[in-house]
Amino acid sequence: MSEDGAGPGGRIALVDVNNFYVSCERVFDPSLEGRPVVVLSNNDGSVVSRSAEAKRLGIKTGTPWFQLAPSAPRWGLVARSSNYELYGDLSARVMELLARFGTWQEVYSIDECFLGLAGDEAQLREAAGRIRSAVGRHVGVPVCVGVAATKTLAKFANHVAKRNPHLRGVCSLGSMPPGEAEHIQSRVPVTGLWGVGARTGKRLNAIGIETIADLKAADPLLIRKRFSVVLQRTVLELNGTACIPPVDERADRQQVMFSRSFSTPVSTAEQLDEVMAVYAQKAASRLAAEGLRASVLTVSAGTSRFSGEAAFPAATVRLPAPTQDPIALTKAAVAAMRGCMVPGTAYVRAGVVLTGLEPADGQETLEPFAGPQEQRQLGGLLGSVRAKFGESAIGLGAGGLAAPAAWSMKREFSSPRYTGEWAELPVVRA
DNA sequence: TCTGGGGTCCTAGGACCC
DNA sequence: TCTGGGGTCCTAGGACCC
Repeated sequence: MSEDGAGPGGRIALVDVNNFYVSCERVFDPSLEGRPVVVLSNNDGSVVSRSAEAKRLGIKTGTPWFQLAPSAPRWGLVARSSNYELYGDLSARVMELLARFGTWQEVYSIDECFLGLAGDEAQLREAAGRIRSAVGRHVGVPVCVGVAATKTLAKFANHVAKRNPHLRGVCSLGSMPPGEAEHIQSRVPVTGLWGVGARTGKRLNAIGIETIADLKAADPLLIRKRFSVVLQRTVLELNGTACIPPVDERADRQQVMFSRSFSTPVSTAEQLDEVMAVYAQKAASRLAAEGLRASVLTVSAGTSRFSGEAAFPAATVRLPAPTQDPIALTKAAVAAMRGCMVPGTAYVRAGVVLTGLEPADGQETLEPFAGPQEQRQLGGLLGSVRAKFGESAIGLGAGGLAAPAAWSMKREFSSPRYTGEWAELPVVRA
């Protein structure tokens, strides 16, 4: 039996942090406890995480902040700009702690992971309870735990744990009274399931499949024929057959992306040159950090989805040779963007995507078109300066801006970085 | 005035080869 | 004259996730 299957008697736990970003903010600012809190996307654009109190106010994920701001004082609503350094750091602590509880661990996203568990029902319930209290005690964020025979069912169990406070954040499907799980499945729409989005949901409804129970009872072969192998796996998993492979057995990383919206629109080629210089260098840094080189570069820009004519220029270029050199990548990005953007159009976002990735280590392959020796050395120097003095310490050409450009990101409600910066560590008095 | 970012996997279709 | 068909590789686009 492979690791993704639970094995005889084995089970899979899905552990995730409730309202992760908000919970992280609360770890370092307990005054946020009990109050409605939202964390905003880049540029303080819209809501990406909500506390339970904020949800009770009817605030939805994706709501633009400018629509909420007028009511915030009246509601006592607190907004925070997103602080990914802090979230990444707390995520690492949570994952490290959780790893101790499983026979295997698969980190699925910043705030959730699958764990292998073994034992009888009483032991599973007990383990799930210990997991929950350990994370609360040692890291200070609340988690829910769902336990079942497959990943899809563990996700479902987690969903049940979240929505039923009397379960105290823990649900093992095997411990539910007979018929109870089926009863819930017959009431929850298919789109409540992991892997079934709005589109597929609509198509399923059209053939009479409305609830999780309906999908569970469907013929897997028919589902494969009419939909996809992905949905077929979901049907099998609902029926207890584990068939979604572990993420770490899947392919290596396929792409590195840096994409952001601007605080103010950009409409000249010169400004987009600046943007491309900064974004390409950001992407190059990530590439270097992962020890990769890229052979294909894609740039894109876009106008607002909410106004006027829509324009989404994009261009893909094959690089002369696989590279992680920020100079080569910047030049390619600027040229590609010049080739597809239309001056005078108000762009509000842009991005750089690197694909065709391969390991940068091993022997240097012949790079007949790579720049001169000095250029490659400069690329290395940039990397080491950044590593020592931080991401914005040095940059190339338009990317080396001493002051933030007019279009750069807005973050008005930032919490301190706490764990990421010595000067911002919280002070504890005993 | 102001509406996120970074990923993955699968499929269909075209180019090309034998 | 006959106008095949299987295989691979690549890319674009769809769908989904957190």
